[in-house]
Amino acid sequence: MTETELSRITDVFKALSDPTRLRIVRLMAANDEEVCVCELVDSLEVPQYHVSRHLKELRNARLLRARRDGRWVYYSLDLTDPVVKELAEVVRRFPADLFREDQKNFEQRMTLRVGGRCRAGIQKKHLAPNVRVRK
Amino acid sequence: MTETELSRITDVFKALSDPTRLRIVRLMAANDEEVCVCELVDSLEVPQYHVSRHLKELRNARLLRARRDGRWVYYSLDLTDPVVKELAEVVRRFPADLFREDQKNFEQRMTLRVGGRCRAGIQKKHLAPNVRVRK
DNA sequence: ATTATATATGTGCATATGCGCATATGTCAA
DNA sequence: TTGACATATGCGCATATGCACATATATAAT
Repeated sequence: MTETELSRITDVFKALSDPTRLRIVRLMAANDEEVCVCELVDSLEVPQYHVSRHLKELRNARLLRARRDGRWVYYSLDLTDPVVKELAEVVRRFPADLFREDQKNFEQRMTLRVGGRCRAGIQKKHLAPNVRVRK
Repeated sequence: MTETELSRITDVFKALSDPTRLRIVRLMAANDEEVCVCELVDSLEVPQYHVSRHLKELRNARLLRARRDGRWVYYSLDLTDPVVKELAEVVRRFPADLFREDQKNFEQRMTLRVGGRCRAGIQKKHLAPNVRVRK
């Protein structure tokens, strides 16, 4: 029994065992699109630091890949991984009404893209970090 | 507190996020058979109390059903649940060599059944509870 | 350079989790 | 009713996890 490979799989399940992370993965699986952090914040309506933390866990479990483009970081499912691909399919088939609000917010938010790129930043300001404290 | 459907799903993922629990579910999914506790102890080679604990969690997350037959308790996947059924399929398709040792032990152990029923108890005595302390 | 903006993370605290030991509970057989 | 045996669980301890606040880092615009 190859303990390392086994724990790789349990790590993926663990990554999906949190509602915020499941919602992130669902959004990406259902829309087949890379998504940046501020778009996730406005879609899920959770604080920016919360989204970033969970994205890090999803990246550590190798469900997501990150790509920086200027100030923005786009995340996408790593569908080259067979375990991820399999589970993304499962997640995609979950009842849509469980995620209706996320999906609605996401579609609205994506209308702000310009030439396919995010240009907006967090629109729901109460979810953004506090304004910087001057040194 | 009534659980939302979303947290129901994350609970199932969480149940599968532990190696022992994943091995239990894999064994049942791959062999399409109900299995009793002592058979799991000898197949997975982990202490009896450890198996019982994880079985309880799997039952709480409603992946498994339990059926008592005399001194023995048989556990089986609840395939009437669509989420469980879906994920059991996924687990079943994981590479067999990750679970080769479990499977080998299980097949050997199942030869001890009599008329399709477990009659044996834990064979690997170091995994059984200590002998009873006299009152 | 300085500021604005997008994203990431250190820290502290409360709580949850995992694990092993010992033992309890349930059932059968003598 | 007692003993044997299959299974379940209370408990204590060490460690992990989750969360929110504040702030750090990275990049672009002025």
